[in-house]
Amino acid sequence: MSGLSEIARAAGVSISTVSRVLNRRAGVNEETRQRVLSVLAEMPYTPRGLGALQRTGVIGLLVPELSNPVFPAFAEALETRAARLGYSSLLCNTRSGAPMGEEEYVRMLLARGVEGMVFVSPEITNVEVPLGQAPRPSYYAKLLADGVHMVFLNGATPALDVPDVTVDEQLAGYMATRHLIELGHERIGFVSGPARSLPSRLKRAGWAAALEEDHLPAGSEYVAHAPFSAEGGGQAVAQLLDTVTPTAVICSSDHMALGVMREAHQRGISVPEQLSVVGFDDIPLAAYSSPALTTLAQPIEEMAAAAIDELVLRLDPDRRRQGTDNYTRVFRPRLVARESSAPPK
Amino acid sequence: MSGLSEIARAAGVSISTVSRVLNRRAGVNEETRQRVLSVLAEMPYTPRGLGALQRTGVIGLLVPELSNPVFPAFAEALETRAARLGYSSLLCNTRSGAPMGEEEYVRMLLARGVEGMVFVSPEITNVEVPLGQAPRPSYYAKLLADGVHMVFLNGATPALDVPDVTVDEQLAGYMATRHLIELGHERIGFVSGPARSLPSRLKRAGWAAALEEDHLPAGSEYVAHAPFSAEGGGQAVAQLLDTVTPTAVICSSDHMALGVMREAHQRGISVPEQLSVVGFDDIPLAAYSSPALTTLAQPIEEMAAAAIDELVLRLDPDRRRQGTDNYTRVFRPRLVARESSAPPK
DNA sequence: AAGGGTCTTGCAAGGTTTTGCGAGAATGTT
DNA sequence: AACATTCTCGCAAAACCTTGCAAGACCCTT
Repeated sequence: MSGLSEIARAAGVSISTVSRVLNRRAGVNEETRQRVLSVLAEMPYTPRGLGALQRTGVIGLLVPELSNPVFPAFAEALETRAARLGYSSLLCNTRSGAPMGEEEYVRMLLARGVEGMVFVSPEITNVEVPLGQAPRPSYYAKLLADGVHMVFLNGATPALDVPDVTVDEQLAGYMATRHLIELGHERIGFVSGPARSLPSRLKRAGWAAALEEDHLPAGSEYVAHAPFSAEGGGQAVAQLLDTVTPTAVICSSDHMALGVMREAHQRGISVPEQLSVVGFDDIPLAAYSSPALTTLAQPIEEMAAAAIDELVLRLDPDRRRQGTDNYTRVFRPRLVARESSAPPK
Repeated sequence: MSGLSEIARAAGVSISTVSRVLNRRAGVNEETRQRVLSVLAEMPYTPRGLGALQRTGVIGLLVPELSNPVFPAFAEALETRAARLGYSSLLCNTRSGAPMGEEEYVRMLLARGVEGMVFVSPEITNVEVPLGQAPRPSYYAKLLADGVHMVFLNGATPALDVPDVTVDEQLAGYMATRHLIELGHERIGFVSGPARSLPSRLKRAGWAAALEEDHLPAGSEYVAHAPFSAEGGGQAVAQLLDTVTPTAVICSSDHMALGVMREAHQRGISVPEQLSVVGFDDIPLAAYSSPALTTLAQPIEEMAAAAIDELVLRLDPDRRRQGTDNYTRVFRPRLVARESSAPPK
C-alpha cells in the first residue's frame, strides 16, 4: 500500500515523474520509466487520498483455475456470502494465461482498489518443502507487512500470520481409505495430484496412516502422480492398473476421479464391481456421474462463509477484531457414499 | 466520467456528502443518499486518479452464473485470449447474490477502470418479447452512448449496435433433432430452459423445423420448461416421461442433460437404449459422463477468441476499426456424437 | 416552551495527485 | 565552438478527495 510519494522515494525520482509513468504520459525517459516500473513491481501502487476510496466495498477472489468445478463452486459460494454482507467480488483466475501470475493479479487488484482478498488454494501450497517445514514466505509476507487484508482458503502456511480456512486434507485421505478398507479392499491406490502440492501430500499421509493401521501396502508404487485434471486422473490410474492392479483408488479430486472412471470404462473395467473409486471435493456434478461418485465432501458453503466473515471482520473498522491473531479454522470433510464404491469382487 | 464536484452539483448537495455516500460512511440521510445514488446511476463516477488511467490493460467479463460449467469454460477461454493480448481480466458473476444485478456490476467495473467488457449470455436475452422483435434497449444503450466498449457473447439484440459473437442456436436445435430423426426416433422431446430465454426459444424453433420436415409431432406437449440446472433437467424430463413418453430428448444445455440422465437412471430407464439424450454446449465434462454425452459443441475457444479480438480491436486506438459498424459473427455448432444417442429399441 | 440530544450537512483544513512551467541536460546544426 | 531545439524532470500551484468540526434541523423530554 504505497502512495505516490513512497514510490517516488524508492525510485529516486519526483512524485511528478511517477504520476506521469502511471498515467502513461509523454515526457519520461524510457530508462527512468523502467526504473519506476520495476519499483512499482516491488511495491504495488494503491492510490491513497484521491480516488482511493478506502471503503470500496469490493473484494478480490483468486482461484487457481476454473476447469476443476470445485473452484467455480467455491467462487460462487464466496461471492454469494460477500454479496450478502454488502461486498461485491472480483474474480481472478490466476492460471488463465502464462503472462499473468498470481502475484501480478494481486497487484492489479490492489490498484483497482479492492479492500481485501481471499486466496483459494494459493500458489503457496505448491512448494517443494518437506511436510511440517515452512516454505519461503515469498511476496505474501510483503503484502501482509503492507497491511493488505487477506484470508487463505485451503492453503495455509505457518510462516504467515494470515487467517486461514481449510478442510482437513489428511483426515480426508484417512477417511476415504478407511471407508475402502471397511468395504474389504486390500490393494488401495492413490491417484494423486502433483507431488509438489501440499494438499496431495497431506492426503497421502492420511492414506498411508489408514493402510498402515491394518498392515496393508502403502508404498510409493501404489501412488501415481498426475496433473489435477480429468486427463491426469486417467493417466495416473492407467499407471496403477498396469502395475499393482488395485481394487480401489482414492483420488485427489473429483475431477481426477471422473477421469479415473472414464479410463476404467474404456478398459472395460466396471465401477464399482472391479474398481472402487473415491473422489474428493463433492463437486456439484459428482452426484450426476454414473455410477454416482463416492466422495469426501468439503463443506463448501460453510468454508466460504467462514472465509468471507473473517475477511469482512478485518475490513470493517467498526467490528475489527481486536487481536488480529492467527485465526485458523479447520473443517472436517464428510464422507458421501454413493455408487462408485463397493466391496471387492 | 464525472468527478465528485459534478455529481455534487447534479444532486444538489455538497462534495462532502457525495464522498460520504461513496464511502458508505454513516451520517447521511437515507433520502439524500438515494438522491446521490440515482445521480450516480446517471453519470458514473470515475475518480480522476483511476479514470485518467486510459490504458489500464484491464477488461471485465460478465457471466450470469458459475454452476453451469460452460460459463467457467468460456471465462477461462476469454481470459486466456485476453492475457495473450496483454489484457488481464476481471470476472463477475452477475447472479452471485440478490443485491447485485448485472447493471450494478457494470457500474462497479467502470469505476474500477476497466477499458471494456464482454457480456456472456447477458440479461438482455431474458425478455418476454416475440422472436424477431427488439426488446427494450435498457441501460446498455446508455453505456453505448457513453462510449463504453463492449461485446456480447451469445446474446445479441438487433436494437443495439454492439458487436456480438454467437453460436447459431436455431441451427443447433435443428442439428440435434435431425441427428435423432436419422437414428430413427419419432417422439423427440425438448428439455428446455425457461420460456423467457431467447436461446431456448431459438433452439425450439430449430427443433420444430426439423420435426415438421418429417411430419413428426412438435407440439408444446413435447416441450418442458425448467430452470437451467441439472435439477431442472431432471424435473423437465420427468414431466415428459410421465406424459408423451419420448424415445429421445434434446436439452438446452449439457448441464440439464446430466440431470436428464440421472433422472432416467433413477427410473431404471437405460440411456441410450430406452432414451437417447442430446445435450448442448460440449462442456469439458460431457465426455466424462457415462454414457458419454452426445452434444452440440459450441466452439468455445474460437468464439472466445473472436469476442476478445473484436473488443481489443475497439480498445486499441492504433488499430481501431474504422467504421465501428454492427459486427456479428455466428458460429456453427458441431455435432459430437458420443454414447448417449442411439437408435430406439 | 425551553433544553438537551441526535442526526444531517456544509465548511474548511489537510493530505494526495495532476499539471503548467521552467531549468538543465542532451543532441543536432551551422 | 556556439546556438537552437528537444527532451527530462522537479517545483510549485491547482485540482481533488477525505474528515474533523460546528451549525442548523428535528425530536423528545421536562
